[in-house]
Amino acid sequence: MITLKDIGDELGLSPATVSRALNGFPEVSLKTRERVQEVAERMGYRANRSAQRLVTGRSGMVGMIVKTSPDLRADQTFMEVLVGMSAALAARDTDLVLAVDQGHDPIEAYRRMLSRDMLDGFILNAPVMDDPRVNFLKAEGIPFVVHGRDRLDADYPFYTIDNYAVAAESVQLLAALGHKRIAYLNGAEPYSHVARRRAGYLGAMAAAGLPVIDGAHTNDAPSEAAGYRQALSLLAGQRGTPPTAIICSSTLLAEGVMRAVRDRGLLVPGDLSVMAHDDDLPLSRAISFSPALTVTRAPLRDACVPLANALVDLIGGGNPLSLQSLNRAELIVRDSTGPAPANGTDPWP
Amino acid sequence: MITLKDIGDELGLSPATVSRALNGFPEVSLKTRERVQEVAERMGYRANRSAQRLVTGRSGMVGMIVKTSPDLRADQTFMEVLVGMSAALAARDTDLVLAVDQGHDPIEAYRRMLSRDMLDGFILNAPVMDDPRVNFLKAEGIPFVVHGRDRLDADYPFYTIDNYAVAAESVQLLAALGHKRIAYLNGAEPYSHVARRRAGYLGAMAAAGLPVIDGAHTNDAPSEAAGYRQALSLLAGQRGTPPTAIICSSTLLAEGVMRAVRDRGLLVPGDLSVMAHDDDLPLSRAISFSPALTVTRAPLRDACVPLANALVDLIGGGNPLSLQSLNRAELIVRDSTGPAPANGTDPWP
DNA sequence: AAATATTTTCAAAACGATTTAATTTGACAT
DNA sequence: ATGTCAAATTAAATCGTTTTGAAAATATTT
Repeated sequence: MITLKDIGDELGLSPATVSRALNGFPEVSLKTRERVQEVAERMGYRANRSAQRLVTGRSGMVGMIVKTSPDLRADQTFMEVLVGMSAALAARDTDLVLAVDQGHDPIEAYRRMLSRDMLDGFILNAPVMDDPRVNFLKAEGIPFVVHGRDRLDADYPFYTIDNYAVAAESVQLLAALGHKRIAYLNGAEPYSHVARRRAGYLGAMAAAGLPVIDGAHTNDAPSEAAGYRQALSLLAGQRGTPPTAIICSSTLLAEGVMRAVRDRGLLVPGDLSVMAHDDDLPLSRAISFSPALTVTRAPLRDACVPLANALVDLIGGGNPLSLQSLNRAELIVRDSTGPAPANGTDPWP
Repeated sequence: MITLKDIGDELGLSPATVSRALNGFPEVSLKTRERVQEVAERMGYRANRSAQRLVTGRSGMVGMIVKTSPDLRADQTFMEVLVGMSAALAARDTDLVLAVDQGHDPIEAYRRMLSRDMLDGFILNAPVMDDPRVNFLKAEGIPFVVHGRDRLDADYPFYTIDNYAVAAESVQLLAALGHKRIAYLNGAEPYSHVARRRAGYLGAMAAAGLPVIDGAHTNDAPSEAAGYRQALSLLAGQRGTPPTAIICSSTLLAEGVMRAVRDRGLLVPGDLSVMAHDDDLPLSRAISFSPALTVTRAPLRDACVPLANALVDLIGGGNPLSLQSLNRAELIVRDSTGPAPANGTDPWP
């Protein structure tokens, strides 16, 4: 292992100067800096992280906690974010340590992880409204960033898409096509993005002068089976006149909807328009639906680099408010949406 | 932060003695040890990992690298192992650092991770035959354990199930029920467990005196779609007389097989026996198939604790050969297997 | 050329744990 | 009492980096 002293000996310099030269301190002369950098490069110097951490009091590690619920969603979306974050953090010389929350108390895992390791910060994902983890970490003064947003007036760094707009724009597109009975298959209740989409759906329906009946908005863990079940029930008229358009909160739900449509011998978009929000996960590709799925698209992995940078900057003393990022999903019109059928021009009673 | 010195001051002892007392060295008196432990507990002492690491030269971290292939399998099985390993390693005071391999060269990610961090070891998963990562880490003298086994005469610590037996026992069960035409839907080619299962299938078929035709053994990434496609082709007789039994390398494939069976209006197990190997992942539950699926079962997560312990022990100087674990999957006969139908008593020509 | 700023460099302390070598304490035999 | 041996404890060095306060080298002003 090459140390600062080794480099210093080679050049007749003290470790202190070498350290400053490599860390870009201003008080070292350009000539010396270049010599030091050249030798460090040549000798293959790598700073000993443990020594750095000991003296700076930072661990260079941030934590992320998996909630091992039976909820399928975690597996797919969490993995995507986890992998992306890991790569993005590595680029900022930060390690991602993974822990598992197998309990009921969401705070417990954070407590344990903080006392066991010395972590510089956390990445939170899938926040619920007024998330207790946010409250805890704020109270403790631990840096954290959130993938999503647990309250509208968040004062912490986050990366999220405008979920109100995600739902509202979908409704607007369909309304412009003449649809009056539009159903919304949403995600599971507790998550904050689900509530935002619900608000967006209801808001846009109201703005378009369209009533909404009970059962036109549903909450389920995103699975093919749930999409199938809900669509079948809707299309069978079990909740009033069937809708002429169904918006899905995820492409997984849309897969189920498509199967229900086939089972009932209907045509998309002739009899029913279908659209979805697309996280662009590798498993379920909107473009390979037949017909290709109209979506609001916002790849989950887009969040990783901004979030990683925000967290490292925050730990370095950055201003939380300047590290917030609210993004719009892209509306991609494909072949699963079309004009409302003749029988679809009446709104729900 | 509470340090050794704080505890020493409280008791009128030197940090050295406190360190020894807490680390269970024999030369400290019982009375002192108890006093120290009591005070450490009371003050909530936690050793500073950075300081420990600096002086011991160990980082207390091990690495695991995700290969981000378009292969779906990674997402599901990797996540399961990752989460389990993380918990099991935490119990041994070791952190799991995640990295991503987005390149073509499997070694590159390990090189980068080694030079960037100081890692004490690695966990390898999903080995291919004569895996280059194994060769690399062996040559470098870096401790590692493998989930799986890339060669039969492995001299490193591993945890694997007997994949030859997994396939062979399935064949034996079906052969005992009178089946003569048994197909095997295997996983994707490069993985070593796939090769072992292939050998087990062919070996057991030969031992039972049953011929195997081209197309009765297939290789696919485990997905519902692949199972459907292969089963449909087999049952349509496109590869000779249809089999009376199909063994699947995963429950995902079995889901596809079941769909193909339904589409063709066949009955399980009346017309066709179906069985699978069950990793016991949360997504696809063999028991909720209808009929409930006969399987060889070996929960993936069972590997985590043994692997974590093996790696920590290996790093601590343990003998690799004594840290190997070869396990048998459990054969669980449910309702998807039955006697061969009348037309199934003839083997393939 | 002397006095004063300004750069640039260095020696030493710090971080908190482990470990080596040395010292104290206590028990026991002489 | 004295000496011997073992047991228990400690002082000090160590790991490799950062950082403080001081010193040396160089540049600028008088």
